[in-house]
Amino acid sequence: MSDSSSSDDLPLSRLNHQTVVRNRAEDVVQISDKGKGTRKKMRRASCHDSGSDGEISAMKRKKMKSAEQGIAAFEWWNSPDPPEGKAWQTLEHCGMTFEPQYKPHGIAMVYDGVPISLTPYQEELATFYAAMPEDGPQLNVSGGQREIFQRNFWDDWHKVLGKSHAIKSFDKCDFSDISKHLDRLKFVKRAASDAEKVVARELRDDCQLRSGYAILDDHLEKVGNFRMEPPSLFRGRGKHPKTGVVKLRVEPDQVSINCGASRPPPICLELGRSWGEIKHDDTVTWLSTWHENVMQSNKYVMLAANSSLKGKSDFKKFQKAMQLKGCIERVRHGYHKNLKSKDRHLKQQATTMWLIDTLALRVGGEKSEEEADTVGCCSLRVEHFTFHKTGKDVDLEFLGKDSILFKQSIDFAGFDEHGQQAYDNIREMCRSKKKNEQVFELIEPTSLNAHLSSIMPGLTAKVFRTYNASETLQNQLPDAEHVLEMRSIGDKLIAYNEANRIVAILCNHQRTVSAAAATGLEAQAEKLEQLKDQRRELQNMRTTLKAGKDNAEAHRFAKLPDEKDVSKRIDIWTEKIKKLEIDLRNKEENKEVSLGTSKANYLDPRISVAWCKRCDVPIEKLFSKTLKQKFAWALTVGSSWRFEAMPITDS
DNA sequence: ATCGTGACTTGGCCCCAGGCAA
DNA sequence: TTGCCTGGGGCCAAGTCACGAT
Repeated sequence: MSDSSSSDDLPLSRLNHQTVVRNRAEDVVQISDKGKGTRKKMRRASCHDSGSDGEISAMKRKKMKSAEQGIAAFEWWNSPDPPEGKAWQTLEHCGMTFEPQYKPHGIAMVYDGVPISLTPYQEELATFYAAMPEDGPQLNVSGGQREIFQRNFWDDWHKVLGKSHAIKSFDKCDFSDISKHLDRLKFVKRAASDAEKVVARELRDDCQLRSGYAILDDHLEKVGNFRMEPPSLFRGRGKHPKTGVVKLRVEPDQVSINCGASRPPPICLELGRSWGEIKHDDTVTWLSTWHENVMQSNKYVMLAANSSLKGKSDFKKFQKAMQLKGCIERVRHGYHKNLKSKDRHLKQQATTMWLIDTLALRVGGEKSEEEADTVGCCSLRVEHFTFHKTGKDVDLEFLGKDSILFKQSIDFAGFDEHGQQAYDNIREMCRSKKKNEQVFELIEPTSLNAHLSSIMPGLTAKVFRTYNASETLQNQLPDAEHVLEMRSIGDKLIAYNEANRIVAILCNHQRTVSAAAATGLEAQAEKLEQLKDQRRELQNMRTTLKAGKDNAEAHRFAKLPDEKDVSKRIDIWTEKIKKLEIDLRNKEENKEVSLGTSKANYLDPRISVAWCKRCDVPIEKLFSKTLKQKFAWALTVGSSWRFEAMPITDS
């Protein structure tokens, strides 16, 4: 077997990657040995060698590195796909890892002024509550979610305490001793010595090496979330009816494993425990699944974003968006015509399509009483629109996905005739309806998507978001001839981010301004003022010097500066001010906009790669390490690649 | 045909490492 | 060296959409 340590300079891509990757898999992940006895021995070894022996830790790091290289070397986009309808042919992995059971800290909570000791489970739940920050999104007093959170927590905790327990009312509970204890733990963790940090990292690496990789169709893949979610209080977003409910601990026997029938299933590493079920379903991509008690939903362990499975589906997504580009005129012409239809259904359908295409709205499926009241296009209600007496200004305001506020004043007069027609339609559809009634009561996501896929196979509402985001980026990015004139990479990045920001605004991707960010911004603004003051002073000095009245400043310098020195200094300051101003403006414009979401999900990476090549910008400036891995399939496109119309190939 | 839900993508928040100015 | 700030990445909630059960 070729020594993997010498692989750094091997042209891996020219080797038979199957062999290379296979060797690596066995070497690194230790899950491929057919003999069970050997497997056990190797596992045991890997559990025990986590000491701080430098050689061993260096070896582990090398193993991990070669695993990553093995993964990177596999060009799935140049390899055959599994048979139609199958996600894989062989699949082998290590299941999930679990946190240790709860260890009581014994800190009493105070009830009505009296310390009360709790059973371990009662204490565990109390500790979940004590860990919630008072000013965080769950408990802060502004949003109206605090009461829901507390009531839900109390309902669950109360049951665990039992009827006859001394604690009878949530209002008299004081968790602050436990909170302080948790703060102390955090402090200790933060203050850990380098040696302690190394040990912690070792443990993480062990875990990653032991359980973080899978072998799919004979190549190595990274697993996404192989750690079981720990129990906690459900942190629903916004005024979620279930926020604060106890999310229960999940044990191995509640987990189903999916793996290839021809390979050994994972061994449950929890002492004396075993998996609930072993399945062999090659039509799905999940490795493990379990049921979550709060929302009653299924959760899955899947491969990481850089895996072949995710990559293929990502690639398909953008090909689909390019197909939409190929027929977007036909699509638009279709709904433009129907905006004036006499058929109410067609008219509503056309109007929702206009909104989805123009404002990049999500489709907006129906939601149950058990979920937060958020909406998308189809579920918009009359109360979300405000019409003004004059003109065609409309305020559209609603809570969308994640209870993020969508708030825009839309001047329909600025749109073409079709936009004006959409305005008339919305206005008319709102008339004679109550505030809380749906504007497009005849349109549901299923029917809308059925209509869309009759226009183009595979077309759904969300393809518009992908298409419009990618198309917008391509159109907004400045031309290479312009960019190449820029002096610094920094300027080029600003240009890219500006285009990125326009997309993020289109998709309403927001982020909250943290307190730290706000004060940082303020400090920077202050600094700018200071620099300007200093420049003013320098300018005054120059005026004084010009006039020959040098005595006034003489005492401040060992050697009196001449006019030239001062002028030079002013230039330096001007440069500093300019730089800071640009930086500040950028930060200001960006502070509430999240660029990451569109970059990771909506923007065809090939647009960015080609732009980088045209503009002489290293791709690392735009894509972080993981993003680069996720988009490995896109990195080889040439500088002239364009997000172009694609012929429709069906399927 | 309708409904429910399984499976997969999208999305904001939080924490921490690491870079940088002071 | 230290404190501060930022970006990356992990985490898990919340969407979308297809498909299977009835």
